[in-house]
Parts: sequence; structure tokens; C-alpha cells
Amino acid sequence: MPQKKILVTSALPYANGAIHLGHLVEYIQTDIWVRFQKMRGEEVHYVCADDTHGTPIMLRAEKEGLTPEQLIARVYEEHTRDFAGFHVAFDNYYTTNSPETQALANDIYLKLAAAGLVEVRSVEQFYDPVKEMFLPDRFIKGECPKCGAKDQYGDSCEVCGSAYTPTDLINPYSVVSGAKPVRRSSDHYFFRLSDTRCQEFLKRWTRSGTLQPEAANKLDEWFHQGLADWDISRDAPYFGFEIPNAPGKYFYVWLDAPIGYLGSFKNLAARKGLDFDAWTKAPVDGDDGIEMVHFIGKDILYFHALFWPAELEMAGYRTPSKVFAHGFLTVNGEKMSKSRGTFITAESYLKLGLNPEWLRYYYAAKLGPTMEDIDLNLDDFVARVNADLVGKFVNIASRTAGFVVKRFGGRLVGVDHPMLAEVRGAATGIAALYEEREYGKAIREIMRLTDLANQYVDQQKPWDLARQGGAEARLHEVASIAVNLFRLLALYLKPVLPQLAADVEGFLGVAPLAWSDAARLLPEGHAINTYRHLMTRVEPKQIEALVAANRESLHPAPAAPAPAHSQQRHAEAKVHAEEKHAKPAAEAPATQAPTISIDEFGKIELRVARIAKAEHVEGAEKLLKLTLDLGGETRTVFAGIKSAYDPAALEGRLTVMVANLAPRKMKFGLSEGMVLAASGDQGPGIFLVAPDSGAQPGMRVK
RNA sequence: GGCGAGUUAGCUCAGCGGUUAGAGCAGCGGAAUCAUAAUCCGUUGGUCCGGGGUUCAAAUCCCUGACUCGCCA
Repeated sequence: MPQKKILVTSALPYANGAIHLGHLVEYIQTDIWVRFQKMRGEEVHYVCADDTHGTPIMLRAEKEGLTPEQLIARVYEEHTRDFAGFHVAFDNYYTTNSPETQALANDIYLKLAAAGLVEVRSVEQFYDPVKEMFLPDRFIKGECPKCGAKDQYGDSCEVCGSAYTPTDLINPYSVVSGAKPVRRSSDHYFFRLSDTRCQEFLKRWTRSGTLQPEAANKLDEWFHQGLADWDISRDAPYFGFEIPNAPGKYFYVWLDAPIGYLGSFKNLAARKGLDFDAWTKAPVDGDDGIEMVHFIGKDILYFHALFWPAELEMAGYRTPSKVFAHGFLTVNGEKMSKSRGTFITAESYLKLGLNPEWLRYYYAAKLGPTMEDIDLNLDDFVARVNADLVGKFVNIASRTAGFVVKRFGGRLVGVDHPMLAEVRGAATGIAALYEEREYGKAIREIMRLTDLANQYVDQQKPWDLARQGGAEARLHEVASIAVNLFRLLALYLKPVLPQLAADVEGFLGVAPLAWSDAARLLPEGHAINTYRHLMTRVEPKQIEALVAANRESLHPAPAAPAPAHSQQRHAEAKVHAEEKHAKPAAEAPATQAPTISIDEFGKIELRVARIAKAEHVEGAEKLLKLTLDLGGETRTVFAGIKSAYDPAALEGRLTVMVANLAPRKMKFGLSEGMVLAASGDQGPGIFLVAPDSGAQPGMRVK
């Protein structure tokens, strides 16, 4: 079989934040695939880099009193340390702030320009007159044009959910300086994705088997909406590459980020003596067998399935052979959350001494080829790792190696057995599953075989044989078969558990296992070493400590936009869901409201109210309509307590209401106040406040 | 609001037109004591989200509703 030639990439992490468990889904997924391909003997080059440009990095560096170069150098150290810690084995991990990437960006840009695919247009944007810079959407706040909520970002409102452009904001201000931004025009450079050449190419490319079916569907949606030209320039000051022949104009970070794949590979190629052009230029006559494969998160499909292939094609470069998009990580079924302590950094995981291979195994057990999200359930994580890896897999060696070493001087006897044949025969199927990124299925199959091995040992009872006189040969055979089974299983798990596999190789005294070794068994007389524990169990306490270490009890309002602690890259234009949906009020513990004076409290008029009538509101999920009697006065209040109270049970009860709250017009009518109820962030429910018996409707509460 | 994905045993998930719906873990009962309290055997547990429909046959296909999660506006 001819050797495959594959250039593999993972998306570039932004050099503005720490690697967390969400990021690692992708790097582990890719690393498993790469290790598998290498075990098969394919020529694979796995490259990645830090994504280093853009406004957020420029401003963060400034805030920390560093140059951008100093900042990205520090982050580079952190990122490479974390990846190494999780055994993610890049062939090259580089930076987009490199001469190679710049040269390639210039080359691609100039070729696009020469092809008439770059257009200059005047764009009006907000400009910070104090800071003297144009402001990305994320760096402008103001009042929502729809609902009037204050301090909303320039792209969408967290309160009413409406989306708009920054120029729609009322009373906008710069997050950088606080100054009122002014509108100012400037020339921007656009990549003409709407050009028929791009459109025709993309329609062909998306249907050529490069994308997962769900991703191709998504692309269809985008095609229907029509492809818009892409703004690829930003004005100075900007940390990035200046555009050739355009002084003061810089490439937008998303332009040079994917080019960073090629920059990293060029850097590698120079060291390894690879023919860079042969790998990266469009093949002259059809399929030359070289593949370029990108692993990405589903959030950046737009960039990798539209802009990127179009750029490459139009500039004469090789287009991606495959783009594999994966889903996001949730923890315990919910978005990662700093307040819950589930926003877990790679660094904290390693620092607390947790084994990176536990996580690699758990992710592998859950990963498939689709864009579905995967859930890290922490209880399940403990149970699964302990049961599968320690209880089942490692146990095979642990329970049988002793016989070989103590009774037979570590020497194996040559063996064969139907079960060994079955386990060897599984190699083809398991390989196909790895190839298709069906890791969950691969793991299930391997664990099925692991169960068989344990059953075999139980049936043969080597401990009985050891006690019987004259059963030496049988014992030797059984133990040798078990050790061979263990070797095969370790081989199958090696892409997922490289460190464990290396330890097993040391224990067995064999050369690094390749996939083809599944066809062979350990020969007669082969000597193994004394077994030492290969893996410890996960202690639930370790998980508790991990969550505690990542829990942020404080919630300092970041003056600048939060760092890109997200699964998305570039906080510049997009808001990660974590930040977007996290309601600050819900995240903050109840005790953290600022202290107020008695006078301030006195402004709030609380009164006892009798619920005269309570009824369901048609079309409202959470609301009940309450008619309140204040002893002479009647108020209508909509209360979000439907989930906890049956209206019939409320009628006649006394409660406490805020009587001087400004009336609020709601979809269902005017709400003239609010009733008081207690509730926690996550339950267990809602509890209406009630005065002690004897209170009369209308009484002031103070 | 539009589009998409999902909802299967206590938990994590397979199954995606065809025998009585599966696995692992957890639970329960037993065995075993080689092994890091690991292992083995047996077993309990499911209106396959609700409601309609197509079909000889539906967890699986279609419609509809609820909820969850995305993407877009």
C-alpha cells in the first residue's frame, strides 16, 4: 500500500488566554488521529501555532505593560507547556507572528489582488478619539436601541437578545478609553467572495466530500443567504502584518490565522528538508495523493469552509482535502462556567497531578465524527476511567504478569489460542474506526475485547494452576496468552494513551508498537519485566479539588473585554456564549450586592398585599398574573413564579410587594410592582415571601 | 423570529424500518481471592419526550407540540 502523505492541523489557539478543557477536545481528537496514522506508517506532519494578532492582544499587552511580542512570547510558553502536558505531539508548534506567515500572507494577498479579487471600499465605523483607533464591535458599549438596556456590547443585547450594529447603539462609549466614539470613514480592503469564480468554486468544493454532511448542510444555508465580501483590513494601530502597498492598513487577524498553518509547515519543511511547494501548491495534474486535513471547532466553520478554501484556490494553493468540525464541550451537561468551577484550565488539571491520559481516554470514549457537543460528566469520568482503564485493562497485566516473572523467570512460552486470533483480527475494524474518527466506537470495541481477556483469565484460574502440582505448563501457557492479549490491547489503545503504551512497551521489553505489530505475537522465550502499576485510579477528591481550584468566587467586572477563554478564536468580533449568556446577576453570590444606606433602603416602599386573584397567562412560560389587594387599592402584577405555584393555591394568601416600582409594560399587560420571593441560582425552587399572621393588606414593611 | 441538531434504563451513551430495544457504569444476588476492593456469573430496571400519521412491521420514516443546545437575523 502506498504511503499516505497528510498535512494535519488543529485550529490555532488565540494567544490571549489559557488552554482549557474545551480547547483540548480538539487537540486530543487531532492528536489521536495523527498518532494512529503514524502507527500505520503514514507520512504525517501535524502543525499548529499560536494565533497572535489583533486588537485584543494589542490592548492586553498594553494593559500589562508589555509589548505584544513579549505577551505572545509568554503565552507561547504556557500553551506549549500545556499541550506537551497532555501529550499533544505537534511536529511543529509555531506562531503566526513569523516571517514565513507574513511572506505567505503577502503572496496570497497579492495573487488575489492580481486576480481582481480585492476591492477597496470606504467603511464608516466608530473611532475612539482619545485612543485614536477604530473600535471593533466588542470594544463599544452603549444602550440597546430596542429595549434601552445599558452597557450592552456593540453587536447584540444581552437583555432583550436583539442584534444590531454598533452604530445603532444609543449613547455609545469606548470600552478602551470611555470616550464617546465618533463615526469616521476609512478605506477597507475586501476579498470579493461574491465573485462568481469564488462562488462556483465553493459550490463544487463543498460537495466534493471535504465536509461532514451536517457541515455541508450548513454551507448550503450560507449559500442561500448569499456570500458577502469579506473585510480583510484593519487600520493602524493594529498588531499584525501591514498590507503590501497599503501603508497604515493591516491584515485582519482572521486573514493570517489560517495562513499560519502554512507558515508553521513552511518552518517545519525548512528544518526537515520537505518540499514545501509540492505540499502546498495546487497539484498540476489532479490528485497527487497529498492531503491537507483541518480539525476545527464548529464555530469557525465559516472561515474554514468559505474564506479559506476560496483564498487558497484563487491564489493557486492546494485546497483542504478534509475539514473535520467537532462540537463543543459541556461539563456536567452545562456550559463551562467559572462560577461553577467547570471552566477548567489545562494548567490546573496538570498542576493538581491528574493524569492527562484519563482525560484523553474519556474524550476518546465520547468522541465521534459529528459536530455534536460532548459532555464531560465528572462523576461519569471517575467511574469510567477507573472501571475501564484500571479495573479492566491494566488489571490484565497486573493479575497475570506475576506468574510469568515468579514462576518462569519472566520468559514467555510461544502460544496461540482462538481468543488471540479474535483479538488480533479486530485490528482491521478498530483501524477503520480510528480512521473515521469513530473513537467512541473504537473504545467500545477495545473494551469488549478487554472483557473477553478478563473472562479468559477467570475461566482458566491460573491461581489454581499455580497450586496444583504438574500444571506448570498449563499455567505458563495461560499467563503467556494473557500477556499477549494485554500487548494487543495496549497497541489498540496507543493512539489514545501514548504514555501508558510506552510504559507497557517498557514492561514487555518490546520496541515501540506499530499497527502492523497486531499481526504478530510475542515469540517463545521472550522476556518481560516485573510488573509495576501502570495507572492509578481517579479519586473523587481530586475532581473536587480541581473544581474548587477553578471556581471564581469573585466577579470583577473586566474593564476590557474578557480574554478569549473560549472555544472560539478571536474575541474581537464574536462573543462567546459563555460571556454572552452569563447573566452577571445570576453568577454573583447573593451577598455581593453593594452596601446601601438606610435612606436608600427607605426609598423602597414594601407593602403587605393579599393575592385576590391568581391566573395563568396565555403564552407565558413563567408568569402568573396576580391581582393584589393593598387594602383599598388594587394592583396587577406579573410574577415569574408559575413553575412553583398553582394559581388556585395562591388566592387569599398574603405576601409582600414592592409598591413603588415603576410600572413596566410587558407583552401581556402592565405590571404595577413586584412580589418578593426567594430563590437560589439553581434551585431548589421559588418561595414566595409571606408576613406573619395578623398582618393586614396595605401595611408598610420596613 | 428563521434554520439545524438533540430528547432511548438512575448516569454516560449505542441502535436510525424487521426477532422479546442494547452496552458500560450504578443497584441487587452469588462466585472467586491472581490483581490497585480490581475480576467473573446471574439479575432488577425502559409508555425509546408527548400526540397524530404512513407501513404487514416504527425508537428508527412523515406531520405536530414540548423542552434542551447551537447557528443566523
